[in-house]
Amino acid sequence: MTCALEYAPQLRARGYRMTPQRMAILHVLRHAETHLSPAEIYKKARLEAPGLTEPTVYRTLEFLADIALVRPSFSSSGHLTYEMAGNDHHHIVCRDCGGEVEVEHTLLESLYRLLETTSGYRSINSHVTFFGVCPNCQAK
Amino acid sequence: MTCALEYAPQLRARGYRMTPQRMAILHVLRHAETHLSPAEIYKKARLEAPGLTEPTVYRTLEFLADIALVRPSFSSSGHLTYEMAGNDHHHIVCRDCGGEVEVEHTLLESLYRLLETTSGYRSINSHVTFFGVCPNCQAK
DNA sequence: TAAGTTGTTGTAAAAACTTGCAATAAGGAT
DNA sequence: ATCCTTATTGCAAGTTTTTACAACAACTTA
Repeated sequence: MTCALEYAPQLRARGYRMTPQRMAILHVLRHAETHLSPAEIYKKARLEAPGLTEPTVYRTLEFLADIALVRPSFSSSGHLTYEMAGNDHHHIVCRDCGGEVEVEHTLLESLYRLLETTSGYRSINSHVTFFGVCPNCQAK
Repeated sequence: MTCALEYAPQLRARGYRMTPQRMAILHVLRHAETHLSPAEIYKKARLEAPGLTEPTVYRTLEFLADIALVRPSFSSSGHLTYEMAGNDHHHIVCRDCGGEVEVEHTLLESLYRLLETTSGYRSINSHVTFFGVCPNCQAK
């Protein structure tokens, strides 16, 4: 749980505060294999920070996403899930079975630059979830 | 409203049915300038199909998306919105003001082929919403 | 044109998510 | 150490989205 302490300076430098609730949520995400739904995060983080409430989880996740410490991504059902930022990658989710693979960000890099050029928008760096049919389900 | 009747054969051919509720929802989407939230669709479609309920709107939209008649996309707040399929394009949404522009699908075409090659997934053709900062908000 | 099959809908209730606001507590200043 | 400011939380209530299931009605067949 102390591992989350290393984020405290980052928060303070930007005028925010480190709290037990944020520690717990960061800790859960740090040790998650994959992205988690708010409900899953709530369930786990509550063990580390008793008294934690659901609204706080939702607000904290949105906050952490705003300051780019965590990254939101969409599940195949359209719901938001979260994972730690860094190790930038994207997902391809199977429309049939829901299985997913990661896509290296480098594959999208040139597209992002192209989009910036053609649209005038800057800092395009969002996580993207693509949908397709995986090799297994193609066989059926 | 009769314009929605042209979808009836498509539905029947696949074992589904055309209903007043589906007519109303398709009609609303056909005449929408942009993508709409389930709540907006409910509000408008209810005028054409009295008795229409919210669960039906949600189910119908999911159904229409499944059979690729309409296309889901994510608003900047992470909520699902819907629009008629066809005229394939993607969106870039401004993280600050929420303003958005369309991106032609042709810009993504080669990326999609590349993803299919590297991942083994097929039929990757999902709508994608990118997030960035628009020219206006860059000025601030 | 009537009857049967089964895809669809409405109802009711639950689950997921959001909002406003007063109370709390993190971290800078004294 | 203690006080102050204000970011952050919990509470309570609201809104949105989902689910289960019985009733219904669209289409097929005869």
